Amino acid sequence: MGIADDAVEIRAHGWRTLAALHGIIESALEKDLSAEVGLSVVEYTLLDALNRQDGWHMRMAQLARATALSPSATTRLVSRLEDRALLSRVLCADDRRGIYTELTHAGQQLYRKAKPIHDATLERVLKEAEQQPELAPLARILPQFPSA
Amino acid sequence: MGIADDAVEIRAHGWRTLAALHGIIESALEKDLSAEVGLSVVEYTLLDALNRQDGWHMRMAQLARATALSPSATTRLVSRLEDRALLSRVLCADDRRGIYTELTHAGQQLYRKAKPIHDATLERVLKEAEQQPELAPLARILPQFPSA
DNA sequence: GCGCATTAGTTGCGTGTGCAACTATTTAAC
DNA sequence: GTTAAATAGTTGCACACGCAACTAATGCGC
Repeated sequence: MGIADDAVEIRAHGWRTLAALHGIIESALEKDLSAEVGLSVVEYTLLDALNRQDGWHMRMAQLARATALSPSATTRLVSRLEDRALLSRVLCADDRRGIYTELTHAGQQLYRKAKPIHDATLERVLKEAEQQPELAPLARILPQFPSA
Repeated sequence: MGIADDAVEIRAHGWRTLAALHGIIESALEKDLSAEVGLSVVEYTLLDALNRQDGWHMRMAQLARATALSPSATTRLVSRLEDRALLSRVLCADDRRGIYTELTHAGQQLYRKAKPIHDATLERVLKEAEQQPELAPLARILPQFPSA
């Protein structure tokens, strides 16, 4: 097996590690967030994205990108959260095709309640992953990225 | 904002990067694999796991772990592949609750056809990700894990 | 201005998913 | 041995997802 073949296998192995760690983190977050505040991971991700904009609004396409969801899934996700009065759709004047979304007060409150749970679970799961040889290399490196 | 708070934010940022890269890779693999060989990503992952056992069989729970799927989803995934005659269920004698699965000849053939596509797409997507500042740190590190 | 391609977002539809409840088998208790 | 607890896998069900087709608004060519 030559060097090029090795590279292929190492990439594949890295991808399996990435997928495994992703699955573990996501299901742990899903479990805790839904139990404590009734939010799924994508729902939290969307609230988090809106909140990091700090009062500013985002368009559907930006939300789709932030959540790694299709346009149709984003529409329904926003609709669900709007039905729960956590955010509101706002037509934007300059481009009447576009739709802005912004957090309501209730949405901000729920986000502030959810964030500590999210962060604690993430910390716990990463610590656990560091103990597993298969996941450790990735889990250890994750908190060392440029804070941007 | 203190050091502990920074750590929380850096972890969260790392998780967002991980999730973003995961989404990009998965959707690219999904697109190419389904177009070229009619396999979804989880289907390929399962065939790959079975193949890496090199002729040996795996139990449902092991497959569930390898694919990061629930027991019920694993049951249906295996059923789909069995219906397509890519693998076969084998009752195991010593524990009659357990079920082994093993690749059929057609399954091995399809896997060998799918693997180059999978590997090429993975290489391409990782190269693209290295160009994006948000993803680059993770994309560059991924192929540097212990080959194990 | 007028028509055509493009973009933003939404809906119909089929499908894969997790949870909870279930059956079947094994293991432990005594 | 008989009964209870635990484990392996499967099914009913509700729901979130992506794709393709759609509507509405914008921008571009001329």
